[in-house]
Amino acid sequence: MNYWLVKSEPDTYGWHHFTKQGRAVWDGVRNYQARNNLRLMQLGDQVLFYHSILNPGVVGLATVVRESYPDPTFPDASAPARWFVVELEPVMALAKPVTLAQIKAEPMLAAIGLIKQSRLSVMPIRPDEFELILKMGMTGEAGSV
DNA sequence: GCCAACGTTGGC
DNA sequence: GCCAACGTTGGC
Repeated sequence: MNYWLVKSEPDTYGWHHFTKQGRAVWDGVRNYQARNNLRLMQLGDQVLFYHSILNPGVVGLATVVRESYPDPTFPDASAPARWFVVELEPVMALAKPVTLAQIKAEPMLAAIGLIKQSRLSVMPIRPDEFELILKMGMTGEAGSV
């Protein structure tokens, strides 16, 4: 079991779009490092869903329901696949979003990729980091999809 | 709107 | 292969 964090701008594709749709093809990734991370995702991996730009923070939990395959939105279908997608499904909303400010203020999260590589849109999360963020997000009533 | 970080492109 | 120019992301 691996843990990941994916970013999305809430204006473009936010948690609400995701839960309404029920399942998302995570397409449009055009960064090699992010692409490599996508390709490492396995069925059942846990994925933190992060809103960037507007009220930045982790808002929900998702899971990998289909492993990587060539990105159908990439125009050149004749060339060897260069970009890939996975499919994700929502698991639950966090009762309270874990804001970027909270993450930055937490010493145990000082090494998290979110801070160290602020522009990367798909990144691995350590199990301890994952557990802590989930715990921080679960204070209060449990969220639901 | 501004700026820092950083990835990509293209000239040499 | 190096590096300057440029574009994009994302925080504030």
